[in-house]
Amino acid sequence: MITLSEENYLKAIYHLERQMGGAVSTNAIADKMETKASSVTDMVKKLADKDYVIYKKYQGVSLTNKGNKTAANVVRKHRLWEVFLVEKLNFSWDEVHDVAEQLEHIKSPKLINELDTFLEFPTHDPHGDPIPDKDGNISKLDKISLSKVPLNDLCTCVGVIDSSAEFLKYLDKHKIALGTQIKVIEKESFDESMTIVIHDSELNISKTVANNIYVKTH
Amino acid sequence: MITLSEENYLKAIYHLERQMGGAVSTNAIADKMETKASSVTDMVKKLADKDYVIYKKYQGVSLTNKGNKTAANVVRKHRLWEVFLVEKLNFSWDEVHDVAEQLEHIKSPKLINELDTFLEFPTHDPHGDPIPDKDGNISKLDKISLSKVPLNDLCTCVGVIDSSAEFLKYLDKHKIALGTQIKVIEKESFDESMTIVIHDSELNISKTVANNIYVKTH
DNA sequence: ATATATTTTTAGACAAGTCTAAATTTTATT
DNA sequence: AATAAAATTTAGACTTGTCTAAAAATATAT
Ligand SMILES: [Mn+2]
Ligand SMILES: [Mn+2]
Ligand SMILES: [Mn+2]
Ligand SMILES: [Mn+2]
Repeated sequence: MITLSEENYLKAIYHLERQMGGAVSTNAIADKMETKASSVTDMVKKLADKDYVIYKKYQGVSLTNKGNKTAANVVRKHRLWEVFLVEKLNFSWDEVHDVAEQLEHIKSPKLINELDTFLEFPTHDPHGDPIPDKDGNISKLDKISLSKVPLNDLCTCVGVIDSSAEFLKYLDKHKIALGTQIKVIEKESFDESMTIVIHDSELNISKTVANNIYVKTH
Repeated sequence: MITLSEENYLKAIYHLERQMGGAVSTNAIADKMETKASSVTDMVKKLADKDYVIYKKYQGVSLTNKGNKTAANVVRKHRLWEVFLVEKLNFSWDEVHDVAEQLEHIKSPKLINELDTFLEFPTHDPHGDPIPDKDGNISKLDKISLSKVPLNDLCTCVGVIDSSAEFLKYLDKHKIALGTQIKVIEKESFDESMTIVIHDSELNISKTVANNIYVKTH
């Protein structure tokens, strides 16, 4: 039986593998998990013993098939619960993370199947992230960062990269949500800030904000 | 912060206090938790340090106000989740226990409040057990065991004592559910089995079965 | 009241998960 | 290629929760 801690490590490795590519370093895991490198080494050995990861001393780790499937299932649960919280329990998208972090560890295949059905098989979570299917496959939407969109092309917000409560509340304040239409009308070259049009009004956003918004162009 | 294990011990003590009355013995807790008496002693000391219980060596434990409220809240969460699973996710009453056992430990006041609202403030769980309110108060229904009902009095099934999957499936098989009307028409004195009428047909049930059904008389 | 049985506690051990500090290996720099 | 810096691992310790075996306290029976 897999422990809660092992699941959290697998999930971190899963996200890092996807983000970077290639083997994941001990320090990268330690950073993401907010723990110490020595703790990571210990855990990574256990995960290797249980065939969740391939680990070679000093060379980082990568998920096995088994590890990838297990991690994807935790992510699936996390995102399905987020949808539940927002759609059914009146949570806003900046309130769901900590609760989903707990709920993702509940063990019951029937529960997650029924939840999926109850929610009518959602494909994305409230932050625009895709929900892995039962086999761990995820749909890859061709989304790009708002900072890379050409001037005057109309695009639609389809996700966020930073999903911290602070950032999400900033977006709420400026009425930027999933599905919101955005057009970039000006870019400042000295600080890479930009002026965008949303809901027929202009807004100036920083490079950081633009970097953390995913859009789809039409 | 209270741990998962501490919550489980508090819940066990809560149920035992209610069942017996007076201080709860180390062995009684060990039995209910399926653990060893020495483990109970260790944990009970921790709970006393944290003011959840009063503990005097060799004299058993009793919950403090704080302990009672904390335990009742775990029970509240357990039962609300059970309602959710049955009402919204197509679980049957014999499938909910293990999942609720996990879900009861999720920490989020907003979650449980919203769940309560979503379920339209249920007062009883799928086994007929009352759901404590936010302050830990529970409604006391005047229910009695079916084995104590006089002959030929019509009564209604309002709960079960044993809520094991085996017993619940037995009840399902014989179409006994919460709300089912029952009339006892005969009692065998030698083994205390009885003949009851449900849905216009006769059924013979053992003393054990009768003992584990709660009914309300009219 | 004394002996016996039962219950409860203590002592010492172990696994999981984490940490600090030191040692080792790898990588980068001169 | 030698040295310095950074990353990683090891060694040893600590906490939580559990266990077994032995000791102590309480309850029961003669
Ligand atoms: Mn988690
Ligand atoms: Mn999300
Ligand atoms: Mn539990
Ligand atoms: Mn129940």
